[in-house]
Amino acid sequence: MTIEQRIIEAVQAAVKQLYGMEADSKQVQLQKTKAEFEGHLTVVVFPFVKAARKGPEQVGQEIGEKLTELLPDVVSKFNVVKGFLNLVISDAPWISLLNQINATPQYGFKQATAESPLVMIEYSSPNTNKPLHLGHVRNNLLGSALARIVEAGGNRVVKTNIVNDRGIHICKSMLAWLKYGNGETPASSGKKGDHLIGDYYVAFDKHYRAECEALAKEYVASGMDAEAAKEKAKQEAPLIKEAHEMLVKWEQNDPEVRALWRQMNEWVYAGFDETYRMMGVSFDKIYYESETYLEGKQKVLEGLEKGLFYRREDGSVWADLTSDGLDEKLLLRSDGTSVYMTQDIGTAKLRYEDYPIDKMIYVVGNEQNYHFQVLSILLDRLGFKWGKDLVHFSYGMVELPNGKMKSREGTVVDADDLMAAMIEDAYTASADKMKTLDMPEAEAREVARMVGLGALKYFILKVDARKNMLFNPEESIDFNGNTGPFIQYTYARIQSILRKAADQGIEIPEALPTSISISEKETTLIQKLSQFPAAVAQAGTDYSPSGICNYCYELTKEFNQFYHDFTILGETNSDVRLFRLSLAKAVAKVSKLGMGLLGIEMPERM
RNA sequence: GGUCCGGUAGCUCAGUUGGAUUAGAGCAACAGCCUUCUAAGCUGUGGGUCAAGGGUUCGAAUCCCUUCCGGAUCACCA
Repeated sequence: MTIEQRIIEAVQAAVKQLYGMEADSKQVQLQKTKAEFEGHLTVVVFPFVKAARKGPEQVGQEIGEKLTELLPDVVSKFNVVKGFLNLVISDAPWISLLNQINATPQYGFKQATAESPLVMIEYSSPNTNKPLHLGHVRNNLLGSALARIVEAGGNRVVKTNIVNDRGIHICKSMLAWLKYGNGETPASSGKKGDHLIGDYYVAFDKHYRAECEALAKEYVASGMDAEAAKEKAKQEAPLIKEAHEMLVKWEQNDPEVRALWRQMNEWVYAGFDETYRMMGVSFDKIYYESETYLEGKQKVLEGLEKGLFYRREDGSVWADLTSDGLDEKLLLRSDGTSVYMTQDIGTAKLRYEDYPIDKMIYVVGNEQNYHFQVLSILLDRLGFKWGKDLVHFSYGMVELPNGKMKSREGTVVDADDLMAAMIEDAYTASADKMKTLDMPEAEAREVARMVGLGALKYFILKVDARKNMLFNPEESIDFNGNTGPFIQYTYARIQSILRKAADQGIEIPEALPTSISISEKETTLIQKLSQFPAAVAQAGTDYSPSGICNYCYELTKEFNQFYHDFTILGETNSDVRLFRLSLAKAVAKVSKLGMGLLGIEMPERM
């Protein structure tokens, strides 16, 4: 039982004895004491004032006295300021807490059992016509961090990816490749497959736009209104018509089109795999829309039979959501083909057949909030038990200083380029340092990789996911202040101390004796460490990787202040030295666990 | 227009289920600290009407209402 729990129970007992009040654990508000006041933990007494029919000061005094009586080994002193009862905790409980932290391998994590809820997390979900960009990076990092956090909360987790491998956009790339490609392959060009295909997607758009302009001019010359001419040109351009024809052929299983499609997708997947590996992202199960897009239709027709949906005169199928305060939503086109929503229903069906899911989390951008609101209602109506409370983990866009990223305008930040640039920056920034550490080149490269990616990951994850965030590529990401490298660096310094201690033959015992007397700053640090499980649990229920970032930063900052004021190896009292080593070890351990949840690796030296 | 989400320091962002006379970090600016376990660090200074107004109460950046600003969405696109 933690110190907090013991105090909460004691407060409950105290108010019962003193005022006959049955306080539930939520009424006992226990918080960290502000720095200006003496004490570690503070009980807010206002909730008990009414039952006591006394002033807050007196109530605080009475509860405080009772607590020293009930928990003599924990509460050594107390003081009351206004309605706040500040408790001073004695040293021994802190030390045994530290022992416990060091003795627990995955401190703060809950272990899943066969009965734990099965949570499926969908993220990444790329299109196969272009390489991943910064927006995808945010998606992937959030999704994989979330998966680890939810897992640490004691759930079973399945990470899944739905690849959008069909549709008009892929046909555009294919067509451009046929027309302008001269048989170029990743091997012959030396380009990554996804970049190669992306280039042809851009080429298509370039030629298509040229056609549109020329056509529009013709229409205008023949007396058409400028706007109307533009619209008509967009549809009549030969290239787009060809692309549509290709899509039809694809759907008809035309062997040539399918072969080309498979070939190009393979190239793209090889490229994606490389990007995923660099990002440290992986999946347990990948679904392809080409395999799932027909599935939803059946489910929709089933719903139609049950009277959940209705058919219009033209043959299209709709869901009426007006009773839920929403609009009517198209589910099947008049020609019987699926729309996006239908596909998501189909994917849901397949997933449910593959796994007994208890909860589904979709990591998808906030531009699709409405879509998921609708999907949730539809899945619920169709009888999926997790439909109603599916989670759309909705995240904001990444904006650039001059506005949004637009692939057409060439204002995208490419994921591969970005990661490479971060690693390169980290390398140049640390070159001098590595020399003084006598680090071999291979290790320096490895450290630069961890630090560069750590900076990027932390930078993206520390922002509240649902907010839009600004990314300035020119200023790039710095390595000072509230950053990943700051936390990595502190970790590396602690490792260095631990190595030196080992060199000096100092052995840190498994458990320290609880008789050591420790200082205020040290208890603060232990207190911070003890909040890690709560931070993990909170991040799990709030779906908030940024909460972990904040925790890791605060812990690291507090350690740095401690590190500045106290010597560890230089301490002459050997008991105190062991205690501080043990404390540093725990800080390193917890920050590594926390950063691990974010997918950030910790170098042993840097 | 309907719905949803944001608005906190010059900039990027924190701020736990409402809590403490003084709302926090980092960056940028300025001033210090490497003879001391790694200076990617530490200390200090300046910088705020928490968009605006009203309400709820012992107590509001936090909850409720109104207004203003920004974004997303409301397709037989995905």
